[in-house]
Amino acid sequence: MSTVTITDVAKHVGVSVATISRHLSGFTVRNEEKIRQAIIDLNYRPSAAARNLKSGRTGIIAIVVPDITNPFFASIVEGAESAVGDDRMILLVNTGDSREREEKALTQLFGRVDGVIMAPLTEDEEGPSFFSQFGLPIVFVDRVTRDGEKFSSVLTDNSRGASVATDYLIGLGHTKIAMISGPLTTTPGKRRADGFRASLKQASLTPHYFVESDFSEAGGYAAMCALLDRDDAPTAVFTANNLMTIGALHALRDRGVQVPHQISIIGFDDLDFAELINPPLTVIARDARLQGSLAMQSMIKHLATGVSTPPEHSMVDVQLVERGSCAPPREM
Amino acid sequence: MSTVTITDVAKHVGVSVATISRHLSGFTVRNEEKIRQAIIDLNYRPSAAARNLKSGRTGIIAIVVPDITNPFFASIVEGAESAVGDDRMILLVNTGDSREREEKALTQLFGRVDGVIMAPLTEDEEGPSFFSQFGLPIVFVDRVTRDGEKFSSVLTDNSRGASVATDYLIGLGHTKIAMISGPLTTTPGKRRADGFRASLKQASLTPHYFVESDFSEAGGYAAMCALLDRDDAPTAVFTANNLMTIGALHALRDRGVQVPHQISIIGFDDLDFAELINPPLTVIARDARLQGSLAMQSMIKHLATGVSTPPEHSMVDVQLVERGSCAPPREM
DNA sequence: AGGTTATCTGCAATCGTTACCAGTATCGAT
DNA sequence: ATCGATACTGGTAACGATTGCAGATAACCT
Repeated sequence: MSTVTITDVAKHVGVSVATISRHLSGFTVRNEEKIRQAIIDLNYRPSAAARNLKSGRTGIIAIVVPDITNPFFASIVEGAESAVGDDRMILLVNTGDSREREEKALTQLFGRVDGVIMAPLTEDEEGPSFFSQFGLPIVFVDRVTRDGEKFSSVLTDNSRGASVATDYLIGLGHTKIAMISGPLTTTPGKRRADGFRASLKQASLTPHYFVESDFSEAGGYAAMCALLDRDDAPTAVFTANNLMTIGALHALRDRGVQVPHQISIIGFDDLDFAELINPPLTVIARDARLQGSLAMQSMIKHLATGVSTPPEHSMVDVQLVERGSCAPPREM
Repeated sequence: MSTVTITDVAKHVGVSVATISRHLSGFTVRNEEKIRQAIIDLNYRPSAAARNLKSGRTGIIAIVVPDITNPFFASIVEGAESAVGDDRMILLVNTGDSREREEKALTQLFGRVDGVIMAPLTEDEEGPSFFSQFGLPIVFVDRVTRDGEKFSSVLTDNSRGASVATDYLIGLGHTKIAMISGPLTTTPGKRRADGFRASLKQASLTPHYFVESDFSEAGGYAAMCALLDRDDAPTAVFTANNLMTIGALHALRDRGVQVPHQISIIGFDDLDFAELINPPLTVIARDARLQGSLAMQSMIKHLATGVSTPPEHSMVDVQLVERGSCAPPREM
């Protein structure tokens, strides 16, 4: 089989393995052309494993996300892919929102990758940081853990994004404003809830319609149903991520509730098809691809400059994309 | 740093490295408990690189897809993830529809992974198979290359799917039926076009409105615009994948064309939000997650049974999901 | 007790590369 | 011709694990 090693090449050319190795590493050696030809003739491919063992570097960067079928994370992965460069590859881990799998993945990742870009599942870590125990360089994206300052991160101003959404609804005249929130154990979950609460407070409103859910479509569906079942239902809803927005829209459709006549809805994170929905969906958008790309750049820089580089933190902007799913309340 | 090796553990316990190695490999050895404790105390993690070099196996399976932001491929990845098992991981490569990147990826993958699950970009390969030259086990998913019989594959009956879609439109009374096709160089592109043509022929219709596009949203948009610009526009359109469907819908929306009153549209591959669109989208659906899972199972089986196993080919069913985007033609 | 298994152990070779070290050839300058 | 500097070269020891081999110990049988 194709088990041709550097020794075979050396023999074939009539030089030592050291020379071949040097040629491969870009040094100038005597019989460049002969070596090049021998490598092609013999169909030689350097063993990644041996290199890895010797050098301690793998040329692989891991990306750990909770759910790859969420378009937001898919875009992050794509952005990271686009910035990874020719000499490295990406290893994807999908934790499926399971703490256990996340932990196991991190353990297995050690030694297989040079660094990890990750959106951790929960913000709270008891005791010494779980992530510090490996020597692995980490860049957090979208989310952080408690000791987020120790590692580089690429985040969005979730709190501001939520405020913009809430202020927009308030500006339209709504007072019965609901939020379908993500888990408060996650960074985005908590921050977006904070922003929502802050905006309400400033308008002298109380967070009467706050539902904590789980960032999933089913969760959004259930939460919206719960809100509709109330005696005094809200006139506007802010859903804290794209999947829950889809779930909520399904619920509204199943219940025959008209958007935006009977209820206004604004989502967090844009969707490819937001314009195709009836009515087109108003959202708080941010550039997921950019986040992935920035995270990768940060990782590459970190890998190049050495372990002792201080962590850097970037913020990606959010913006309101006004389409047609919000209107002033009818019954005012 | 965390550079504790098997030798350190051996010294700590007072046995040879061989014993530790055997314990790690699941053999029964004498001081089990002591060893377990030493591993924990020293925080020892076996070097993946060294194992890899010695054993020639990496415990990593690559998945190569053209576009991870396409929900179809994201679901395939998720399905594969779900079937990968505890002792292996997934390495994702996103080729971004670039032949060059696909080729480079395959080259780099060699030695880093035990096998490759891939949706190749083009069906046509000149000369001896590009994929055979590496010793890498391959399972094709969704698409194959010319020598698809040599490797295992998980496909859908694209031709039948296209026929079902076309027959459905014919059954509604349409005669001016368009197809926005994918690239004919890809398996699904070609087969779906074949199915479309076959169905038209059987109904004594000619493929008068056939547009070859590129499986992208922009491509679908452009193709639909081209169709609408014709003197005698079609009354029904079959779009050959989800992204082009989205693009086509955007075009219809921008042009103010009413669906399904003025034009009917049926897509290939379902979408999370197909029900939320106005009108709800009728599609040919298939289980992408299942395809990913089957492909992974096939790969694992292949890896377990050895190189000489004959390839196996599975077909995943397609089905018509009737919603509201198709109606009989108006002007008949 | 003696012989035969069965079970576990350590030694050392090995996987394919890289990098250190010392050595040799080439060259220009004296 | 001699010298020093420069530019390559080959030999070889790592990197950290696995595994075949042969030896040692324990267990079992007659």
